[in-house]
Amino acid sequence: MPAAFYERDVRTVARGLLGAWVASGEGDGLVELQLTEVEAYAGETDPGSHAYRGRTRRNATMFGPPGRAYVYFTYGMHWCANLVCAPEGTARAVLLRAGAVGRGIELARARRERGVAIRDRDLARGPARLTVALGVTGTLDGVDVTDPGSPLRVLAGTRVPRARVAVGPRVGVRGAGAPTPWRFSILGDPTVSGYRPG
DNA sequence: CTTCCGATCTTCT
DNA sequence: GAAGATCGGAAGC
Repeated sequence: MPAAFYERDVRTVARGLLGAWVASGEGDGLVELQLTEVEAYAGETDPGSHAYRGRTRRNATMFGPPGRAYVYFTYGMHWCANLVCAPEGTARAVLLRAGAVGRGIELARARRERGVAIRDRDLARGPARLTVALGVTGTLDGVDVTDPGSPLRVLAGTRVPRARVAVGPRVGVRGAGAPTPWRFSILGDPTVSGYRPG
């Protein structure tokens, strides 16, 4: 997607990302997945956002230019990836929650499986599973996803009509920011992550 | 399908 | 010192 795509309202960007492709690596290391579920975070005014209490060492990328990846470590063992939106200085980002792996499915499976077989629909079903399938870790924090030569990039895909987009409360967010209906997913898609009580 | 629990460690108060 | 934008396994329906 072009850089201008990210220079809009964070919810507009989130909706527009459904159906888009996220790609990592190249050649034998290529993995591509189509986004089926995302979540919007609105910076300093959003109680559920990492940027709610201002700029810190971890969330610095959120305050930077749009079209970059904001990758953070959580729960002592998981990486999660966001795409930063504009304008610069406003700390808005879209969390990539789930996707359907299209290309590089063998590599994605090898990265995800730890002894037990995993169904195709579960390969990138959830934000931390998605980063494992793509091979994304903290070293990719801040990379430009609009650059074709980047290790992580986003490409235009199927446009999802409004009628096929489900809107609901965010997952895993507690407190005042939780009920905010800023979670977007493709209606009925089997790769959309399940509900987990807070 | 749902609920409960432990794992594991960085970040910020 | 506590909480966290989670996951996988086990157990219950």
